[in-house]
Amino acid sequence: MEHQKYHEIAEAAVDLFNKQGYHATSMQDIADYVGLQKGSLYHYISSKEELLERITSETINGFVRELERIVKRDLSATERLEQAIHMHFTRVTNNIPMSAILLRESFSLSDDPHQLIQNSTDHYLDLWAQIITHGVENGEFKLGDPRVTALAILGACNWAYRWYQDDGSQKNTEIAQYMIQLLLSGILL
Amino acid sequence: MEHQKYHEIAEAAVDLFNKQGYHATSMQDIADYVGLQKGSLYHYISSKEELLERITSETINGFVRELERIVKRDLSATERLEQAIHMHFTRVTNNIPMSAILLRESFSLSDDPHQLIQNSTDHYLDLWAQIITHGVENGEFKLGDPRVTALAILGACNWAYRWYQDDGSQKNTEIAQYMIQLLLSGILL
Amino acid sequence: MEHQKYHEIAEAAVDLFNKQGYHATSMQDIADYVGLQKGSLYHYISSKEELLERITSETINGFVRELERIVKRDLSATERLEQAIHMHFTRVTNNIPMSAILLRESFSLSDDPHQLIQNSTDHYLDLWAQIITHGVENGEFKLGDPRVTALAILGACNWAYRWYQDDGSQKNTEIAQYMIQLLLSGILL
Amino acid sequence: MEHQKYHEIAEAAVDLFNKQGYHATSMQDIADYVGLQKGSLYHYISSKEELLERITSETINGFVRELERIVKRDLSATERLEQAIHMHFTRVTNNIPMSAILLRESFSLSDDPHQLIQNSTDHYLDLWAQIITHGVENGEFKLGDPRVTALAILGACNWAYRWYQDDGSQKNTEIAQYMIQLLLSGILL
DNA sequence: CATGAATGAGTTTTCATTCAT
DNA sequence: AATGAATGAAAACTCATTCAT
Repeated sequence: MEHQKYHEIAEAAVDLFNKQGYHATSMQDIADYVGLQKGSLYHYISSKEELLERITSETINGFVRELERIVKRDLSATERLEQAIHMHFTRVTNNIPMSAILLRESFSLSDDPHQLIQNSTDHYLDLWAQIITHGVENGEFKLGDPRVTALAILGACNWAYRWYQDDGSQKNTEIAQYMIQLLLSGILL
Repeated sequence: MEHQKYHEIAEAAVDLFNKQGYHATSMQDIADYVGLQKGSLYHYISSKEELLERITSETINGFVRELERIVKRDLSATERLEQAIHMHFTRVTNNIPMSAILLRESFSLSDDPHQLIQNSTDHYLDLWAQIITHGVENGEFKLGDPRVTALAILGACNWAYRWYQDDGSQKNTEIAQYMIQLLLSGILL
Repeated sequence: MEHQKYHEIAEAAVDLFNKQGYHATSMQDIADYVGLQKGSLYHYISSKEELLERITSETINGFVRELERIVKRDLSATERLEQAIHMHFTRVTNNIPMSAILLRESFSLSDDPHQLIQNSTDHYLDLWAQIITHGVENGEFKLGDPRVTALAILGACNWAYRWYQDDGSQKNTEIAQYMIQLLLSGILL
Repeated sequence: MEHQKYHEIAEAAVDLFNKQGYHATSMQDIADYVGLQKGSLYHYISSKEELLERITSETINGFVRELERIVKRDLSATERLEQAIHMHFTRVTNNIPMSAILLRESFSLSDDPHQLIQNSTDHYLDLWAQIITHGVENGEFKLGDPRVTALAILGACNWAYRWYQDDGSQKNTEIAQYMIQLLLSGILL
């Protein structure tokens, strides 16, 4: 589990699932990547799906953890939302492969693990909606459906997994600032 | 091509690719759906991939066509952007299955057809960026990277394929108005 | 199902499962036997286990059917038991491969199909026990546990799948007569 | 061989081969059972098949040894046959797992070890047939094919591995007595 | 047009066994 | 003695596609 080789395999899976997609990646591909026979992979994992499960749950849990940290801080709703947008955007763009897998492949999971991811995702959205709801109640934010607002922000940020490239021309933290300005304007009273 | 049966097959593919994903949908599934034998499908299509090609290209071309129509109108940049957002959001939400396939499955295409979709997508993004660039030049919009701005808007709207449900509680045209307000505020001078 | 090729496959399976055992027989073996690719077998069957299910249930059902026919006849208990022994012994020895599979391999079935076979087997044993019980009540047979008596008779006959060879030296009908004499003596009053 | 651990492994194999069958039992299952790693098993045994060889040969040899002891005693044929039936039935029912493996799995052995078991089994059957032949020559038993007679008795007793349960309701020694009465009646003059 | 038989390459997974440590 | 990593062959099954009828 915490085995060195497990991490190599998981990294291979992240790279390949990101580039080719979960279904288009074979265990043979992963084995070749790490230099093992495909049968040997099963010393470290119990199934291909387990790899997807771990990658997606680790990724969504990372987002949840960070947002919970932000929510706990003593901040205005505006500051919270700024930090949340910054965190979400940089987290997506700092780890595009894992984000891509979460966003694109988690629906390939079978029912039970899919539900777990769904639950975390729902919880994550709730946290966003709470921040916005507080801001509305505070008089910091305009009235509006908090869930839709949160989804608009998340969509704007998530999409970056498809276009952001860290080629030095634009740092993701700078773009994150731009996103904050762009998205907060429509919300602030 | 224009054969009635072809359309039935394409509709089946849209429904199934949307629900199960491209790779998880077998030709047998499609055949069952339309009440033919697997082999008979090949009278109407030449391959499974061709179905995905057609669905995705038709979908992206629809977006391009509509946006070109908007661009041709004699409008202010602000009006254009409003119409573009409205069109894009309602188009995604009016046809979630096809949008989902375009957004989630087009990378399963092999190189050549994938490039065609990519070209249309690039062109679509260019049109958005042009609208924004004009607005900046006009003095209607704030300064900012037009491409990033367009991508933020598109991301916010695209994401709706994952959450919008036409259950009568909220019309997509109303949400589109909300999106316009939300997203334009950060852009308008 | 009633397809000609299905029967060829089932016959191959009977021969191979009998000779090599269920687990030691691969789908490749069956495919070679009938001259198909292994993938092609799945046009006719849905799984290897289905073959075992069909073979075993068909076999046990044959025994049950014949015994029910005997039970329905207007006979003394002694005559019934004679006919039952004759039927069972000749049926085993007339179709040793299927009997061997029923007797040796049915425990390789997974839970649900195994239970179906078990139910039929239990029913078959009940019918035997009923015959014997009637004989005891009639005063035709000695007192004794009818179930154990039935199991002793069945064991004596079943075992023939391991030793009987139809090499012309001894007809199975003659041995059946001998079995009747041997086994009835201990039962008759 | 005589190592304590070897016996643990052999006992595990007996239990697992009995419950799941030889082919359905993996070396991993056995290793888990005894609390070793798979690889460590090979310090005590040289192959999975060797385990089956030992279990089956030990089992058949036990039957042979006991029957030879009976044959050596100075007894009438009738007494000998009574003791043989008693011994065989109680031996099967006292050790159902090993009997089950002998009766059900020995044909999974490859040619050479299978032949060894077969030879012992043939010898065992010969001993039975000799007892019966002597009884016929003595005038104790009716005329009849001694081999078939022996096989009928053995079948009746062997089958008990499938149905006998030591739940206290019926002692196997009592059932053995019943078997003697049942099976001898047809033989005695 | 439609069928359905057949292919053959591919999939994930299992497993007895070996061997360096 | 024991481990556990690694193998490599084999397993059951899937599937897009072809084609004779």
